Amino acid sequence: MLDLKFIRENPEQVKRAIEVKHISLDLDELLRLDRDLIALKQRVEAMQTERNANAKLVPKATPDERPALIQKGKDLSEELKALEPQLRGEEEKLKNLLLRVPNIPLDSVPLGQDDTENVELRREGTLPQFAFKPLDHVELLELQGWSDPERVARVSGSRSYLLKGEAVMLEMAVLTFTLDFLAGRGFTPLSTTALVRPETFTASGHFPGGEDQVYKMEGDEMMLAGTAEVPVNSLYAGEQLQQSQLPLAFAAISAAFRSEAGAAGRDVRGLIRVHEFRKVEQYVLCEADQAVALEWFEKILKNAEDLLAALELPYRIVQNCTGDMGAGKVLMYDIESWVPSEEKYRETHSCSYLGDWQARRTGLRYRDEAGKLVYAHTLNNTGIASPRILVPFLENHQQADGTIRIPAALRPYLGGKEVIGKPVR
RNA sequence: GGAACGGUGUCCGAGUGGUUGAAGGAGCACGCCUGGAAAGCGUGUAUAGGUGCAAGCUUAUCGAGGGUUCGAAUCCCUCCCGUUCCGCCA
Repeated sequence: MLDLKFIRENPEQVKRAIEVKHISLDLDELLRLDRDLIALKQRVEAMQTERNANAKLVPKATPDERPALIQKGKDLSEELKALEPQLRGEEEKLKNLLLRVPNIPLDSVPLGQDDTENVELRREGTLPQFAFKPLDHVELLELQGWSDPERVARVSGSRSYLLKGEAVMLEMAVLTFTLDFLAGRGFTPLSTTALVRPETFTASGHFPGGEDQVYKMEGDEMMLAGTAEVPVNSLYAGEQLQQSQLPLAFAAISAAFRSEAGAAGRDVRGLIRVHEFRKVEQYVLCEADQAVALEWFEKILKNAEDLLAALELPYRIVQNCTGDMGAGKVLMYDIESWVPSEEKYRETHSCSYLGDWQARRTGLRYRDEAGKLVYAHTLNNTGIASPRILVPFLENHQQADGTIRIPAALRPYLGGKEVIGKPVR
């Protein structure tokens, strides 16, 4: 959500954001509604002033004066009752429009329609050279007896997965390693539920718009979040923090659920796109200073890069163009890891800076040094998401005999093993 | 699932119809005091909106919505949320 005052004062800037982000929203309608609402409010308030003043006179009035005052109060009350529902209705309408107003991207963000126009910033790591024909992750899992696709499908349908044997330990290792790593960089580890109240999605900015991505509970209001960003963002909702309490930086592990509506037929095979997965998410709440926030952006980006480097996975950094960045975002980079079987990079991380857009929806405020209440800035980036990360991991580290080499950084989390799997080729 | 209790300001907590935006305390800020600090003393300290150059004026807000009333934090109804106890249970 943007500050309504800002929207009034900078309509052109907002319109441009709406345009480049391809959001269907009539800002003029919003502005018109806003103007009408102010006029209506002024009318109502004038009447309220009169009513209040009148009511104050009653106890002081003489018995003779009283009936007239009470009658006047009745009339005013009557009139107000007619207007108040209208006022409330208009306010509701404005609020709904306001929730759809996107944040303004930085000037440096490339313009574009969709993800095909994202811009590669750089590539890191060395692509693996195989002296044999590498297998894809699905084949590797099967070869090692680490998966059981037919049976899981029977139990949990498509886009589900199951890990078995050493692959389970690998998944746990990757998650634990990430938590450990981020904790070492000052992030507070957090284990959260994915089951959340619906309003947390509005707070995070996923609603309105993302409703069809979210699983809802039958007979219950609760919903399943697709990322710990949702619960963590709402953790301090409505509170008034002290600036000295900031920044708050979390490494939150949770299950993540996504319906993947609209992704029909895409990545149905393997571990890339599943309905339920586990993720460690970096989430930062910092002071409302863009320079400070952008430093955090670099930090959480670097964290993810260093993690990938430790896992010895080649990756590239892609800057999301305006059409692919989401309404709330000011700046967004994806990290894509190399997937040998597809001979391309696939998104494994997504790093976002949202200014105060998310905090304003959530009510994340703090008192600054001058004693003023201001909305904080928020950022988030993936730490690691599994099983998706296992795709590049297994494929990049496979050896000729079908075993998987474990990078040194991960070995302590796997009982020191340098290799997992049996030689089966 | 059953039952009871409760939701007030940054926090704790008073407040059952009229000048209560809300006692008191804590916290915080500033000042005095001090070699420095603590304690102590004093003063100040809600948010959002409208209007105004400003001082200010004004409206809303005591979980939410509705009702009663000239007037509601206070009375009534509905809903939401929380806590506790019992039951069930990984």
